[in-house]
Amino acid sequence: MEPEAALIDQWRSLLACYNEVACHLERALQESHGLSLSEFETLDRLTTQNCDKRRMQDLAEAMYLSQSALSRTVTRLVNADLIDRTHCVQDRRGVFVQLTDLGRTRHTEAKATHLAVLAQHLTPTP
Amino acid sequence: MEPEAALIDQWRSLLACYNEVACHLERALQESHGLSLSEFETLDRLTTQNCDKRRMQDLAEAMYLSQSALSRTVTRLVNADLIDRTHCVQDRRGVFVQLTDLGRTRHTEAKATHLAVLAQHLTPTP
DNA sequence: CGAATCTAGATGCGTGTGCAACTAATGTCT
DNA sequence: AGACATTAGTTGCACACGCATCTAGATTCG
Repeated sequence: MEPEAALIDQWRSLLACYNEVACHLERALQESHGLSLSEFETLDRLTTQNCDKRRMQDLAEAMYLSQSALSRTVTRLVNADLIDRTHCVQDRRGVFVQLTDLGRTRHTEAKATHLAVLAQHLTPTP
Repeated sequence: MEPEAALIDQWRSLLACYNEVACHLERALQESHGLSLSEFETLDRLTTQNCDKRRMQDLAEAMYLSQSALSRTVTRLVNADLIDRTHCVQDRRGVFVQLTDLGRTRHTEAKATHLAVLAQHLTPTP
């Protein structure tokens, strides 16, 4: 019976911690940069993946989003001129996604907010 | 520059861990008991709070849901006959929420699934 | 080669969410 | 008591999400 209680405690604190941080992140990013958390995370993934693989698949894998949600997130980012979406030549089903200059700038700005919120609301690990 | 990287690492793993567990929980609870995670969490809160305080406020406080989301979650649970919603007599704005017998049964069943998923997908703390 | 199968991504649909506005009841202050 | 402010909870609205489905392009195999 002991380990069950420990599990639940762990889950509860995970839940509390995640929601605290995610909620503040969402609001701060939206208010200061007009970005949702998913949109920011997408941009963020693109800054660290510089190779030219099929992006959508890779992104979906690296993120917590369903394929359809990612597809729509990308559409929003394209409409906001933050990323480009180009078809892959070898496999024309594939889609490349790439930051625009505007996207890179926006990401850099938002990154500061992101870090500030993390510093303020993420309790440091012992 | 060091602590920033640590913060981001911490956030990334929190994100990954939360989504892994939440996603599996959501699916398992829905499939086996017809409950969303929010609904289960609401029931769960009610089993541990046996006093007769104004429930909605207390629940909202104890949970990660907005007031409106909680209100609708409660409505769903009432419609499913899992909880009762009664007006408080002293303060007729207040609302009491209480498990029905069916609700208590359903919660007990679902709790087993909940624990199983946690045991399987929550990496134990060292 | 041509048909069946599979894969990458987009889209229709239903649903849960947060925000803001609303209703109803309580509290306050003169 | 009457006007104003505050509080508890609900509801209108827009939107992001997941699931299932669909389309288009690749692959496999007779």
